[in-house]
Amino acid sequence: MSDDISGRGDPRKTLELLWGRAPRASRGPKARLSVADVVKAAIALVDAEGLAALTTRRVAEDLGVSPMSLYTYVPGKPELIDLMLDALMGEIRAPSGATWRERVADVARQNWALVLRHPWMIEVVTHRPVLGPNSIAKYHLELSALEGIGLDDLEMDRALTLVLDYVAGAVRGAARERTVKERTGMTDREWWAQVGPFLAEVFDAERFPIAARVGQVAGEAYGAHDPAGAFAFGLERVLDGLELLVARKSRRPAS
Amino acid sequence: MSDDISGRGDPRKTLELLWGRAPRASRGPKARLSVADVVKAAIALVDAEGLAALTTRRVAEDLGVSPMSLYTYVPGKPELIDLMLDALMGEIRAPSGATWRERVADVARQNWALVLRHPWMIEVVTHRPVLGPNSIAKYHLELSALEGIGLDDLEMDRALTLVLDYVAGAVRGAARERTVKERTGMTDREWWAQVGPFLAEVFDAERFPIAARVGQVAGEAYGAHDPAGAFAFGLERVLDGLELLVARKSRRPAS
DNA sequence: AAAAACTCCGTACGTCGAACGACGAGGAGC
DNA sequence: GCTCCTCGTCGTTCGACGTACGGAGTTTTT
Repeated sequence: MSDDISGRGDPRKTLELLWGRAPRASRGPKARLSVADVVKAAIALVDAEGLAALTTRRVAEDLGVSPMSLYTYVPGKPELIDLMLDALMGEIRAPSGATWRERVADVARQNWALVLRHPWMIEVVTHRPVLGPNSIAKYHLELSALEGIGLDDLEMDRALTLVLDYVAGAVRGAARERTVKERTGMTDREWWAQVGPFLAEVFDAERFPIAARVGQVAGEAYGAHDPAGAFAFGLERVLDGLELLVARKSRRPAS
Repeated sequence: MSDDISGRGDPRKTLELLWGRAPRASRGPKARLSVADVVKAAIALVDAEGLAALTTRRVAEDLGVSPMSLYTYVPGKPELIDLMLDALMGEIRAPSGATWRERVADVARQNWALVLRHPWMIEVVTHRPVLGPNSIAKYHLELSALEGIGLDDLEMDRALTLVLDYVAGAVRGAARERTVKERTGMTDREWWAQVGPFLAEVFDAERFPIAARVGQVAGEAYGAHDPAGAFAFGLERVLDGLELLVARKSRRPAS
């Protein structure tokens, strides 16, 4: 439990796997599978049934081999998760848009959509950055959205970090909603129906007037939660903040 | 594995525990412990040794009782985690500052510090909001930072969500760094020393010129990573973005 | 004094990641 | 073309986990 952890294995070994530089087998029987096969099966499994379903036994079963055979291809579960993550990074495309603002918004929305396609991605506790080929390509593509608009290299990195951090935070709610609905079969509405009466009984509106007022309005406006709306709102603010920085830089290029 | 999940038990039962409304025992032997004792021990354990160390057996051992005794106080691990989270929410204080901007910055920094004090908080996959007394008090306090500055209730909620989402995303890196250092004993520098040479060998700077340039500059500027600096940068941009919204609202109060 | 309700806990089950070592297939050296 | 060594494959096993079950002991109610 609590060990869906990436970046745990021998860093060197993980990197070799990520870049396909593992020393090849010369002798011995032909391998029935490839590392890519294992990664692909694992991603399919987790997309369909969630991170909790990712077990050595289950992946092996899906591939038609015995559990221990997997250890031939991948040193362990942590390394497998790293490989899965890097594989998914390959889904990010070059940001499109005429202005940098549109391109950065595209970066944000692509990352948002990526996580929604694979909600388990945010559940993984990454201990170290996954330095695989796809991750690096992604970094490159995303930085290109900020190239040539007057920011220096450090600012570009930090601006991108800001956007990605915000997306990561915001998408949690949306991914959670999706996962919960699929996994527990209880919709937000049903949950509130269970919880609401008790909360009303116990909640002291006079102690927390602002929470009571705002919570009520927010709850009524969008049935309990509207992660997509919140993201659209937040992204505009983040972009506004960046725009101010860019404007300031172009006014006084020296500072 | 992958089951550090909050909000999993019977919602009703969890809420009763959170609000201390469980039907009290009248007959039978006196309880040796209280729910609060269990929660406290669990938090101490996890703060010291990480979320992976949170096992029924271990908490029971720390408390000097048998594993199964814990089930007298808490229905199961998911409920325990919810209780732990709500307890920590009590560490948030009323935001201080003369202007709303200072107050919101304080909210952000308090949340940042809270997670750094308990890095495992972000590893927990929350499936539903924890509607405990401390969480609601926290919501109230944080909203108060945005009260009376011209935002309507929906905007207040979304502005707060933006700030908290950003903090949640940004603090990941910092919490990760701390956890990794304590747990694996390998510093970022040592890790890069292991990884760097291989990466240099495999990385194609001509395919990814921007990543190469910016990554190099960013890496040199702060040894590999500077989450605190990135957070300070990002928070200013977020606040700038909010300030623009507030200014727009006060100029045209109707819109 | 008896009954009821509660705390506590020994035992047990199923599941997980992973270690170990036996097996057998097939390329390398002759 | 034969032999040997290398390396995939997998059956078995271990220890740890969450927690279900049911009994023993303790306190309050009747």
